This record gives sequence, structure tokens and C-alpha cells, in this order.
Amino acid sequence: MAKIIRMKNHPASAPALPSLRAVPLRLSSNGQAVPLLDEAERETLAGIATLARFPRGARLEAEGERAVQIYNIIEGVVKTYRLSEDGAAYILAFLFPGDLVGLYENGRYVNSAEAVTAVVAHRLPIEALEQVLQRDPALNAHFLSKACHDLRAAQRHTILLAHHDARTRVLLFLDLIADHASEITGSRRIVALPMPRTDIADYLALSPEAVSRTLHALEHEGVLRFISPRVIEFDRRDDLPSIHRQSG
Amino acid sequence: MAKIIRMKNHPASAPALPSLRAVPLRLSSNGQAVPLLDEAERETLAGIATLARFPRGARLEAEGERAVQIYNIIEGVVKTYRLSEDGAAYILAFLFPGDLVGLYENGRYVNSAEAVTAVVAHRLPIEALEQVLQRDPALNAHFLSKACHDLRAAQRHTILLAHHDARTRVLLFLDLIADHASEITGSRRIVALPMPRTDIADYLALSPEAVSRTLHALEHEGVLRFISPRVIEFDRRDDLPSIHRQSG
DNA sequence: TTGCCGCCATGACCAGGATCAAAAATTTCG
DNA sequence: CGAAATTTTTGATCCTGGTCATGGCGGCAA
Repeated sequence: MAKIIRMKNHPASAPALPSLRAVPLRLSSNGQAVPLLDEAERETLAGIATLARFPRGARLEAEGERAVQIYNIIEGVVKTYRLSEDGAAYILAFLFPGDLVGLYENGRYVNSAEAVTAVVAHRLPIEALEQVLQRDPALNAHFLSKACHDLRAAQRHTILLAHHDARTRVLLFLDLIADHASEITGSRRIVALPMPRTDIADYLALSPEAVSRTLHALEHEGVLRFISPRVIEFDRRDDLPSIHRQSG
Repeated sequence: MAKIIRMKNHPASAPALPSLRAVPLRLSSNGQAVPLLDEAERETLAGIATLARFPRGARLEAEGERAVQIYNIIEGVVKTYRLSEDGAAYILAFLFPGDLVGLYENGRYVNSAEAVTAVVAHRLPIEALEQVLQRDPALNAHFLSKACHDLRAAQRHTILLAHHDARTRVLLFLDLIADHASEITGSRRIVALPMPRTDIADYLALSPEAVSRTLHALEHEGVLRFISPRVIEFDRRDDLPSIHRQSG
């Protein structure tokens, strides 16, 4: 038992099998994101996967590069982004364990991806993956489910940025992070933000100043409390736009 | 020959087979959107499809409804949107021939969809479609390609709305429409806008007033010329942010 | 300890587009 | 054809969040 806990704290010692998290297309019990793959499917993917580790800040791929592999995150947080002409970054998504990194078209990656924290991931060579998917229709269907899940997430992100003000964007961002990386201590929820203000700003299409101001305005409102700049106490809110329940 | 032209103007007389348009994942010659399906695959889908016609303004589906079918557009334009608490509409995409309508999760449609023009589409029952995809891995792979294509389009839409000003948004919108519905008359490109200003506004996250103002500012710049409020002469521009080349 | 450097916070000012109000143009329909 | 309804346009004002500038905090190395 102590050993299991130790493994959880040190995932290096026993990497988990590949896993896809998403809300299923078909009617399921609760409509939450769940692991899609069964043991056999995870073993199948493990058969073509090699383990990759990235330190914080490492780039997994760059837009325009020839796409040779995709990654399945086991541990850590990855950001995907595009660079504009003037060097500004547009962060498209933060990805968590159970997500896939490496969207490509015409044989080339569409986005860049960088490790926000230390990351452990399975490297899936595209060549081998496509062969496996050809042979296993059920597995193929799961990848389709995952793509649809990410499409819905992108649509929610669009609505969030395009139609909501800074306060709502920041609240929903905190919600997103709290879903994936929060500890419940008594009745309080402690959320650790793994990325700097600039990343939050690039994801929410705000200036870093606006993110800072908004966070502090929320503290004055009593919605949250700072423990340190990267750690806040935050009680999840029910009064957020329903459009955005569920995210990935 | 005259008959063929007549058929093109009156698609009612000879509906085309189902078709999926997207940029392929694999390296392809030009990196443009192309029809993904071969004749056999189109016939396979036709085997489970029934033809559906919708007048302008008809609703194809509503968010939250039980998902029983998806549509493959043959002719016309469809908008997909979400409704906010206060009744405002967030238009997520305009869909054209070769596109799929009917994204669902947990057995229910995620978005609403409405015909912007008169629409002809193949109705594909989900039940039958999933069976067909199980039996035909290549077809399944094409649906995955299409989902990835739509995901990339959603990401471009996010960047467009979140990081570009009104002028750029309107220009790129005109580009989008010109891709799908323009006639080249001599050296001028005539673009017919099939939707009202409010729809353009809801898609670009602007007010209808801002859309109108921006269009007229572009006319004063000499970038376009109004023939009527819904018909403009517009020469495609090369100086737009490269992020947005290609759309669906 | 001290100084450097990256990250974060705060203040002052400005601008793009929203909002409110109302007129003009176009389409629909009797 | 003419009138109503809808769509589009224009004008005036306001406000959110961007930008620029400055200052504080904390970690790290010497």
C-alpha cells in the first residue's frame, strides 16, 4: 500500500499504460469524461509506444514540422499554441493526462506544443498507429470520440474568449485547472497554477496585466484567496455560464 | 451538356452521393481540402442515407436533443450555434457541401443547426453509421480525418476572434465565404453573402453595427465594392494572417 | 549578505468596439 | 403597386481592457 502511494508520487518507477479520456459519444451514465480504452486496447497501444520524458519548458513539436509521432500524456501538463507573425503566442489548449498531442494535416504539425510542467508521455509513431487503427475498428472509434471531444472543447474555448468578459474567462479558467489539478483540504479547494501569468493571458486572450487585475479583483470579492501567486484557495462556483461545463 | 448545367442549377433532379471534404492528415499534393471518399465508400454511405431537404431557416437539430442522425450537406449553407442564457446566439461555424452536421456527446446534440439557405443533405442514422464504420476501417479513418479538419477549423476560429481586430475578422470572413460561394466575372470576384448581418456578427463576435461599419470602411479603402447589401465585389487579399489560410 | 533577473502587481491613459437611439434602404406580401 | 416588416446603416456616448511605465517581490548565484 505504501508502495502504491510511492508510485503515484514517483510515476517514473512504473509508467501507466496509454489512456484516452473523453466524454463518450454514446449515452453514458453521467456524461463526464471517462477513460475510453479497455485493458486490451491499452496494451495494443503500449505495443507500439515508447516512453518519453520532457522537462518543464521542453518543446514536444513545432508547427510546420514533419509529423512522425503523436504523444499520449501520462503525467504533467502540456500547452499547444500557434505563433503569430509578430511573435505573439496564441495558446489553444492546456492538455492533461489522457489527452493526445500532435494534431497534424498534410503530414505536418499544425501547432507547437511545450511542456508546462515536467511531462511523461507515450510516443506513438504515426505510421504504426495508423496500421493499428486499420486493424482495430473499436480503437479507431475511440480516437474518433477523442477528436470529437477535443472539437467540442475548442468550440467552448471559442465561445469563452469571444463572448465573455475578463472576469468570466478567469473564473472558467480556474474551473478548468481545478478539474485537473486541485487538492481538497477540508472544505477549501487549493488550486496550484502550473503556468505563469503570461500563459494564462495567452490562453484567455487577455494581457498579463488584466489577468493579474482580475485575479485580485476576485480576491477582493471574496471569490478566492491567494496563498502565493501560483497557489490559490478557490471554491468552485455554480453560477458560471452552462455553456462551459465539462472541458478538456 | 445543357442537361448537365440544368442539373447543376436544380440539384433536386439528381442528388449527389455523400461526400466528405477535408484536408487529409497524410502528406498530399497541395494541402488543400479535397473529397476524401472514393466511389465505393460514397455508395456505402448512400446505402444507409435518406435524402432530406430544408427550406431557409429550418432547424436541423437543437442542442440537448437526442442524437439519432447526422447530416452530410450536398447543397446549401448551414450554421451551427449555441444559445446563451440570455438568448444570444454564438455561431460556431458555417457549413458547406461536404461537411457534416450533428456533433453529439453523451447521446445528445451539442449545438443547434439551422439552414441559412435552402439545403439538401443526406441523413445518416447514427445507429447504422456506427455499424458501417465498424466494418469499414478506411471509412472510419476518413471520418477521423474530417473530425481533425473541423478541430483545426475551430482552432483557427478561436484565434481569429480572440486575437484579431474587427477589420481582419471581416476580411477573413469574406475570404471564407468567397472560398465556397463566389463567381468570378472577368477579373472581379462577386461574392454573395447568404446570411444577414446579425449572423455575420454572431459568427465574428461583433455587433451588427460594427460589421456594417467595417464593411463600409473597407469599401472606402477600395478593398471591396457593394453591389447590394448582400452582394459585393471583392478581390481576395494575400496580406492576411497566414494562421487562417484554409478553412472549413 | 547583496545584487541580479524574471515574474508579478499597480497606476494612468487611451482606443476599439459595444450600446443606445433613430433613420434609411430593401424585401415581403397583400 | 404600395404598405408593413425586416434588414441595414449612421451617429453619439460609454466602458472594458490594452498599452505603457513603474515598482515590488522572491529566488538564485557569488
